[in-house]
Amino acid sequence: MINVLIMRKEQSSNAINEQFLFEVCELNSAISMISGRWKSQIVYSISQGNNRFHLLQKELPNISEAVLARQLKELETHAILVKQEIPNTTPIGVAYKLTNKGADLVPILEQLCDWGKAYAAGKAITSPTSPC
Amino acid sequence: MINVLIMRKEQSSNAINEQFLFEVCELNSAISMISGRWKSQIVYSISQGNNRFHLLQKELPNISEAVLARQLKELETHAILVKQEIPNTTPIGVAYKLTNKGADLVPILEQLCDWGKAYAAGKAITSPTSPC
DNA sequence: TTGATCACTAACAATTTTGTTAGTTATTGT
DNA sequence: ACAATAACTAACAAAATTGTTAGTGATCAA
Repeated sequence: MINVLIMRKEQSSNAINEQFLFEVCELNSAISMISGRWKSQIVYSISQGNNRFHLLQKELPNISEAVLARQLKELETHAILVKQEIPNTTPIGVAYKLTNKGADLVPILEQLCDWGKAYAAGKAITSPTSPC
Repeated sequence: MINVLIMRKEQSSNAINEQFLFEVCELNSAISMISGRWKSQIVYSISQGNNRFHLLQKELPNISEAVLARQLKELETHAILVKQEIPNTTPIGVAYKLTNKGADLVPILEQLCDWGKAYAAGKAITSPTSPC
């Protein structure tokens, strides 16, 4: 009886529809990997050399540590980045490194950025040249 | 007093952070435009000629009418598509058409699709060739 | 006249995502 | 002895997204 209830939750319409879309096309799983709050900005920041937890916090001053850790873990789960402990550091340092998968994503994000800029409603705060 | 409460809701941390990211880089607004459930699949389907409400329903059998209508309206709000009434049809037919902005998005979605396929964990259900 | 199609909308409920708070471990600097 | 830094985790609350239900109006076909 309890299992029935649990299965309900694991098989909510929401989850079923997500799965359906994943099976329709990899496009949908690709988008779900990058669409969390902060996620693409984290990937882009790491690609620019901000590969430490505290460097990312500096880049994204409004993010809380718990949220940053969670987003990083999800990116790791999707094999977009890996964690590497930096030896001989106290406290132990951790460097985040994009995988090949993550690195291949960056130029696509740059294109999305350009697309966004090309059709931005109003004032672009950043410069009109390509990189974010 | 009531306004104070409303302002609270309009300025939730969530909304503030979203706005912050929009100002950091257009990448973030671009991703927010395409990251709703069904959205990129709808854009892709329209680009393939499924430009009517009922054709999209056929393509996406699990979507409810209310949800489809909502996603279409959001895509319209972001100027990715426009609605066109088809004259001399009963009941009145509506065609969805990608704007230039929407059409420019399609090749980027195809690249995301390819990226997803290239690094898919396991079995690809669709063929390995490019279009979804 | 009953049912079907087309293209929706509004109100509400379920689910998921995001943010907050309060911890942890280990070390260095004052 | 005390605060600071680095890099987290768990539990919970707030907010946003997604899904459900029940409607709308106009027209045609049986």
